[in-house]
Amino acid sequence: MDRQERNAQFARALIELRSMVLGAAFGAGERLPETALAERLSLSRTPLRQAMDRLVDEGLLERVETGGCRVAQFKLSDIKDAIELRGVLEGTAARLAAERGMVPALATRLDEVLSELDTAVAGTLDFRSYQKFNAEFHDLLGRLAGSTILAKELERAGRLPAASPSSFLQGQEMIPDFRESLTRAQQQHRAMADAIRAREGARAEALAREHARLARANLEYVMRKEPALAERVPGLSLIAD
Amino acid sequence: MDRQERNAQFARALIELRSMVLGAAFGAGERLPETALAERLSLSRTPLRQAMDRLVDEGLLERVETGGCRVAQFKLSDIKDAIELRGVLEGTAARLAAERGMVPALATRLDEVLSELDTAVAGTLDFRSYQKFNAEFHDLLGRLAGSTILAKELERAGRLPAASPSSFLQGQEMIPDFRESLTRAQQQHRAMADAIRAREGARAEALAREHARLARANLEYVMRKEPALAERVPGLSLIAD
DNA sequence: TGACCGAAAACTGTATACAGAATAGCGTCG
DNA sequence: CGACGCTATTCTGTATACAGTTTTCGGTCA
Repeated sequence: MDRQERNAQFARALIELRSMVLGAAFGAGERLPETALAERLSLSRTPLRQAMDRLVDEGLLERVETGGCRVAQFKLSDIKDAIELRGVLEGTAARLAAERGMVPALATRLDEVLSELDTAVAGTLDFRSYQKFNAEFHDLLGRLAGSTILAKELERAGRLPAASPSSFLQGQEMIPDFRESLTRAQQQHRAMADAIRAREGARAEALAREHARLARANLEYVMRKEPALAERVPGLSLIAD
Repeated sequence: MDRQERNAQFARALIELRSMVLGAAFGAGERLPETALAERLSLSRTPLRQAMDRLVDEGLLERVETGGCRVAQFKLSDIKDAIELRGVLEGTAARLAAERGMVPALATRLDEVLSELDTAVAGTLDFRSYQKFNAEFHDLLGRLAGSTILAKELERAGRLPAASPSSFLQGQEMIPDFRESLTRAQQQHRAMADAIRAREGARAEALAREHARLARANLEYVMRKEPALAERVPGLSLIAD
């Protein structure tokens, strides 16, 4: 039965179920019936339940007292907190990298990524490229201090709804104000790297926190002026305010 | 079969397995055979596997490529990072509580707990009482800002090995230097509460971080001067350095 | 008409069965 | 005597069976 890789069914269940939840495939607070879902995904209840457990842990689902799970409800403040949390953790990663020195292998890659980002925002904006290298920048940042535990926790924080560094880079190239925002973000990227290199821990930390505030600004912008777009940002459909 | 509460088997599996792992019931990097373990705990593989998944997520176990799990190995630096992480998160909780104001209900309870801690360290040390109210103080701190997400993440961080605020309060009343450490800790508790009340966010954050450094100092003391005691602190048996 | 009660259906948590992969043990060959 | 390969056992991942609980729906009574 294991013709495929090690736990293919579970992996599939996790990915599909997560994207279903984020994509608002279920109504607000709706309970998820295991049997039906399992059939719908054409796998058995066992790996599906594994996936549900995981999503509960990630915060997307919540266990209901009487049994089973339902999709979690978020207030706008929860999303803001999640972004703040990511900022704090990235700030810590930046500070520790400054204090301890960067992991050499990652440091050289960081420079390359920064260059790529520069060219992505220079001249005509290469949105796809920016998207890709921005994600890598934040991934590198998390691992730059060489702390496995911090990197893991940062990865987890990025899975909270709309808290990932890439959350607001989903087909937003059409928003005119957005171009400038990306330029500012890249300036902050550079400043963070400079601070880390110069062993300026406090500055690096403050910059990372401020950088996360851009995401918060985007969140507020989208919620206020482009509610239609809120559909496209992964977790925003879960907001009930 | 569900004569007991909702998922009793899983809960039991989780608690017992975690305490087994923390208590060094398994050798370094040993693989955990599911069938044998299930029989040993007299439950089926299903809830046991759930518990294992959870412990993997907590970081106590790690999945091995070929299948199954083994107990994770930690370097001393990992434990230090876990403590630092808790400090950062508690610092954020303190700062946000200062900036936003404390949740009223929790604020009054905080005062009571601080009084209890005062009397616990005054005169002859009431270690058991200190232990209990210290745990509650840190729990309150995590929820003081009213952020569910932050509280959850803080709770998670406390489950990393030896990172909980109570980790180094396990029967250490016999160490002479320790008494003074508790007094200093309580002074820091008071200072944090003062800062939060006065809306001094930066000070509150800094104090919380410094407070966590006490745990780090305890860690280093135990590892260097009382290796015998390292057996008694929950996660320290997992350190391979 | 509306509320309460009871039976049936649906659903969850747990145990077990099953299939394929990994590992260990043993024999054989160099 | 040691290395290699084959087979048997063990173990994991997945599916399914089962028991008890929750929920729903229809009927009865006020």
